Amino acid sequence: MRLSKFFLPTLKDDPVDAVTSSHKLMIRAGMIKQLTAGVYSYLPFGLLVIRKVENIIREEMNAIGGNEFLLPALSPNELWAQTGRLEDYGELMFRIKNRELVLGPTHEEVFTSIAKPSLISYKDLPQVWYQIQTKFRNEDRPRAGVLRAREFTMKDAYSFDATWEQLDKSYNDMAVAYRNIFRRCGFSEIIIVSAFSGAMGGSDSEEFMIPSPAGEDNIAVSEDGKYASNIEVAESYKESVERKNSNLSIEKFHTPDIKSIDELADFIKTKDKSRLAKSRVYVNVTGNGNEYIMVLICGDDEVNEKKLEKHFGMNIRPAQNEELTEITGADAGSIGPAGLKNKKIRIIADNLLKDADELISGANENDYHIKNLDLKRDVPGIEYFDLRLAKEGEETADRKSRLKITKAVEVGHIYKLGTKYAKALGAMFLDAEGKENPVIMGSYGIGIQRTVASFIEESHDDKGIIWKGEISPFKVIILSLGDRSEEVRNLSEEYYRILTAEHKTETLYDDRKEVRPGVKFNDADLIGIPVQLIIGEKNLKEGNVEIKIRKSGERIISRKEDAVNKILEIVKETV
RNA sequence: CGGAGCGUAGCGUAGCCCGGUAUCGCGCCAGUUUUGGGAACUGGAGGCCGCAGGUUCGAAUCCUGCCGUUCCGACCA
Repeated sequence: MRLSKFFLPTLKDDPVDAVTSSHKLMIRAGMIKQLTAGVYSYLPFGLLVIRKVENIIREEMNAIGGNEFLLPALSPNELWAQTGRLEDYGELMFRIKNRELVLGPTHEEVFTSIAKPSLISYKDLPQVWYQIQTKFRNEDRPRAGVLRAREFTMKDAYSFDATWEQLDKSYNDMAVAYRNIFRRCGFSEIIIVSAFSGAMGGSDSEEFMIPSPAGEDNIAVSEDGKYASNIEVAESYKESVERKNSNLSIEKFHTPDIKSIDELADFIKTKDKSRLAKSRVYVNVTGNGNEYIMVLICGDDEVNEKKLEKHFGMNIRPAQNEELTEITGADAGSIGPAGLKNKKIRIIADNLLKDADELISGANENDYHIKNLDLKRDVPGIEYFDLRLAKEGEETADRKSRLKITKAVEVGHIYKLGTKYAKALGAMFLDAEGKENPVIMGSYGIGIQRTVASFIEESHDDKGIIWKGEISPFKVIILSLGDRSEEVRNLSEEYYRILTAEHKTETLYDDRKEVRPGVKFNDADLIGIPVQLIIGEKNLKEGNVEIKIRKSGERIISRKEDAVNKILEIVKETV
């Protein structure tokens, strides 16, 4: 491609609205342009990279027997109502105003509706179906350019199996394909974590994470590398609160203006906050009225709301202040499980507090706390779950290593859906005994733009992007310096012809006239093509040209006759 | 959805407090000179000052409402 004909609107300065490196660089390198919040146009340079990623994915999906589809973005409300997701997705789903249609945030329903009349015998199974298609999610807050957008491209794949063993195989095939995909994309580190399957429903679930400060997820990885988990489901070892069996009776004491656990610890002059039971109240919004749940947790721990969702569903939210007063008779900071006036509240506690006594908690009266609370004695009907958020530096559950918490971008997600959608939509098949069963499904996604942006996050410097390997949009850029020299012009043209026509090497040729060398150098560094071939009068006088490696900055002066072979060699090494 | 900020030329901005018809830089166009790391000079084009209403002789500036957008928190590929 000749740069004189290529639409590449590069920017000298960072756009003021961009914060993360990938966002800044994608705009500066002329890859994307924002149309409105969370909605981007992909300009030719950006699209080239997106196509590279898509093609890698396509090859790996086909390699495990995947069938490529292209489903509609529009689908009828009715279909989503059948699985209950019209409600479950809520405001996250874009709805068409003048038709009973939605813009698909994902495609389980549509794929299942195709499977239903077609996959009717165990002989039709297994199948792997996928598409690369635009998804729409009405995100409350789009962020960081394409890392979190309202419109984005996703590769979504679905497996259909007759048995759970077969599902395991489909899932494992997909996991292998995903590893291949991200390796081929050139990531230096990809961490596979166990995850919560969220609004999709399902059991086994793993996420493919690229560690990055721009990431929105926190992942817990053990130092020995044997445990990796999204913080949402991460478990760790911490000693539980010991039962003392002292049977001391509850005493109320005055705690003026004490609102937080830290203040309380200072007030009673203790450093050990584990016996200061923190009480948080959640509302579970159900079809037949609100259910209130009080969660007790050690004072030095935080409630992991994802773990709550696992037990109580997606519609759980923290209670508001007015609700707290109504339920407990006190404001946040003074509430507790003992002597609640409102008996309708369900009380649960973290496993670490199982049967603990001599606890301190709020008295359900402002500015008062109680001590010697005994959960076994004073809170009948209390239930225990794992509810705490794992913390940096804690031991792993097996006590063999310690956890590190890292920010990461979720680029892919695989999970076993089971029969939820097949049952809801009636996708049944006949097994060898002639018995009818629901098809067993898996669901597998990759965010295309996220993959591109994550790559830039981990591969750039202060000059710009540094592409490498298969996703590099061009392998070589020719910088022709000094358009007044016919010799420079002719030789540049010749290199361009040889590289593209004879060696099929993807080459961008900066043939722009009246553009100063400095501009060409800086644009080349910004757009990050791995190898630069620089042709200028200075070196050409000696019969030489220059080859620069973008990543290392290394410059090689080469005889002009040897340059093509040298470049081909370097390209081969960097792919 | 809660909290904070910002909307002035393609991009980045000054002006806003204290009302008088918009500043500067980059970019763009023309010419001259330059030419290996974002050139210099000269001349030029480009603006519903986010939108609507109000106050006023007069509004980018003051008031009200709306819209857009960014960032920090609750959601997901």
